[in-house]
Amino acid sequence: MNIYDIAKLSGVSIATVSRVVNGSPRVSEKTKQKVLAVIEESEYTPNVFARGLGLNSMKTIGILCPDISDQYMAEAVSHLEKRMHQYGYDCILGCSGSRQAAREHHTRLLLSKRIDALILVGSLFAGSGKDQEETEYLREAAKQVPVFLINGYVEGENIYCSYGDDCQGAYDVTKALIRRGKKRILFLYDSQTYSARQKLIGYETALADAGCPIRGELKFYLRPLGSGSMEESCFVDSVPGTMQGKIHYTREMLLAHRTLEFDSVFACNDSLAVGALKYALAKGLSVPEELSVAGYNNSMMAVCCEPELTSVDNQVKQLCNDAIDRMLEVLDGKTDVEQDHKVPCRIVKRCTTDF
Amino acid sequence: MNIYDIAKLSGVSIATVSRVVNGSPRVSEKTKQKVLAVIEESEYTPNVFARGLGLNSMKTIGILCPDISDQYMAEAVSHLEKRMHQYGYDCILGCSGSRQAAREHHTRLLLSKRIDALILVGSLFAGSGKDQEETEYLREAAKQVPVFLINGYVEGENIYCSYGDDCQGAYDVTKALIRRGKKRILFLYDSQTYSARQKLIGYETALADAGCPIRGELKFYLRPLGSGSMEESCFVDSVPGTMQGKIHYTREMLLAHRTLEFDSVFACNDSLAVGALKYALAKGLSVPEELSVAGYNNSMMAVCCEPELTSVDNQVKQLCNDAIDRMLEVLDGKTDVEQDHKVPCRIVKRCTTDF
DNA sequence: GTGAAAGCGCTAACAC
DNA sequence: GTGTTAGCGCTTTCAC
Repeated sequence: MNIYDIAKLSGVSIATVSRVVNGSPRVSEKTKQKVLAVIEESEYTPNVFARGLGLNSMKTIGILCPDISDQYMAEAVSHLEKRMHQYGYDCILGCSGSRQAAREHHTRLLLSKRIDALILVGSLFAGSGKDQEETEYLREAAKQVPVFLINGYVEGENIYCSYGDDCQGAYDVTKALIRRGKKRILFLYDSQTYSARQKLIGYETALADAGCPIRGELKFYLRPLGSGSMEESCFVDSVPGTMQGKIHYTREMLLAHRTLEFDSVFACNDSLAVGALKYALAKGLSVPEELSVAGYNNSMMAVCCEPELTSVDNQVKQLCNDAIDRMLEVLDGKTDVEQDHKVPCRIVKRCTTDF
Repeated sequence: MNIYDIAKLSGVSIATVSRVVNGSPRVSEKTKQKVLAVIEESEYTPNVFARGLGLNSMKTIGILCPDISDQYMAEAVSHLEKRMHQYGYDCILGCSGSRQAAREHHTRLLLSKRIDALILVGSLFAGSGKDQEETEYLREAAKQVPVFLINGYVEGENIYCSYGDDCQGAYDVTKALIRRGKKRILFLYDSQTYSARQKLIGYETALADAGCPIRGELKFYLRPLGSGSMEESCFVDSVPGTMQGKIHYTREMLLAHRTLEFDSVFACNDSLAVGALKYALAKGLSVPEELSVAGYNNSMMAVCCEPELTSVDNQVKQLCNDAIDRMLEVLDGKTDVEQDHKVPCRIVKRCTTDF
């Protein structure tokens, strides 16, 4: 069943059928009804490939993330898909893992599918910050379609960024811990993404502002599980139980560093924070009295654990909305769309801290 | 840059370029190299729409799930995407929510994108079991493309199912609880999916086999949060903190039923189980002595909570692999591909039970 | 081994 | 308001 069949059956030309299908006003009500009836009864569906060929667009956007099984990204993608669907767009999903080469490869592949825009979820896409070169592929991609970053910042034409103010979030938490008399705040992280760097800056600034020393040994980097190379900077290759493993791994690593002293933990994500909680349990430390813990992302984990976890919510949903709003403008041909968009974080206080 | 440009630049016809691009053997090594060089240097990418139009396929598969922000489905989708990508397929993701109408709508839309196959993740797609009518749209869809169900069972031509043996999983857990002297095992569920029904059957069978009475009041249905209608049979519309809310909601509902007596809980998913754990904490019940708890899905939540949760792992990854293996066969034109595939579950014992 | 040409099914510019 | 027709960029027969 193609447009010719419908035209024949309705006794009109293909142009008229096309007009009806696309809701053009230049069709008489009568012919419209007739054509619609034929379409209905013959269950005709326009061929999207042919349409795509003509319009050079299939109304699809590409969504790329390192790992959809990560709670944070899943939530973002969930939200993005739902809203894009409302606007009649379909989403091609790519999970690129954490390696630079794979990111570039996936990006190229998505572009070759002639997507109308590209959304990148996760701070990882903004590079490790060591090298401008790392994000060159994004500027390259942006020459073809508008690129939107969720929770990351990259400068470039046709690149639009939405990110939480993780620096401020980390600052506020650290400040609060200091105010409650904490002297040795452990900064716990497992990746060197844009977001992690912002958190570190916030942490260090808060210490400096309070006149506290910044101690190198309190910046505790947990090499991701199962990662041989530096490239592998996240827990993304879903080895069975990886996420589960991460929690216990964190506990074990903290236990292993017997000489390391700290009275509180600021963790860059909730699984690290839960790991710290498990550590406290193993050591018999009371939380929050002997060990205060704060996490990041305000995920489900924050309420699963016991005591429940204070966590910074970086408002993914709003980041997604901001990105989409601007995307619609860009796709609509608007110029002067704001490229850079920062959203304040929100600290969700629970029982693992006493501030 | 299109195939004509490349042809001109290489001094050959478009047919030859096409052959080179598609790796046809009927090209001399010399011309091949020449064309390849031109393609490389001009950064030519074949237009997928035109190709799709000719071949009536763009090598994409549709993946539909009720909610990608659900850990279980996210893991499935993650795995599906990774493997399909290896085989050169792209994935269009749809999140349909839990309403029947939305499921049908999303399915139709995906089909209209001329996907090569459709994968449905989640037991919800197998219907509530009340009505054959509910799954009619799947049989309809299967007339166009092969349909694959992950964790659900629907009969029909061109429909292929992979599902865990949730009946056996529930049976085993219940049996183990009985063996440890538990007399009143609460069956906690929040949806009436295929999977939930299987679990209920397993639960009841185990009781019957042990000569224990099946008590209606111990089958505890938790109406999903924010759901007005029966249609809304899952926690899928991501209201802020829905998943988080589910845990506390479970605790509150259990606390509210003051007269209900039970010494153990078998929960149909981990968040319900964690809710039961929170209930035990609120009541001052020791786990597992005074209250044994077992969950389902062996998610990250199972190790976040304290004590850590015994949970049934229904092996999503294997379900996905089985589905993909068969999909590749079907797409390859093979006939007599096994339609029905059941995978045994695995009980992961942790601290919330003493068996 | 290579080229010419006929589709694939649609959109849109142009004529009436 | 409706029809005619020229692309869109590719694959694939069919000649040579």
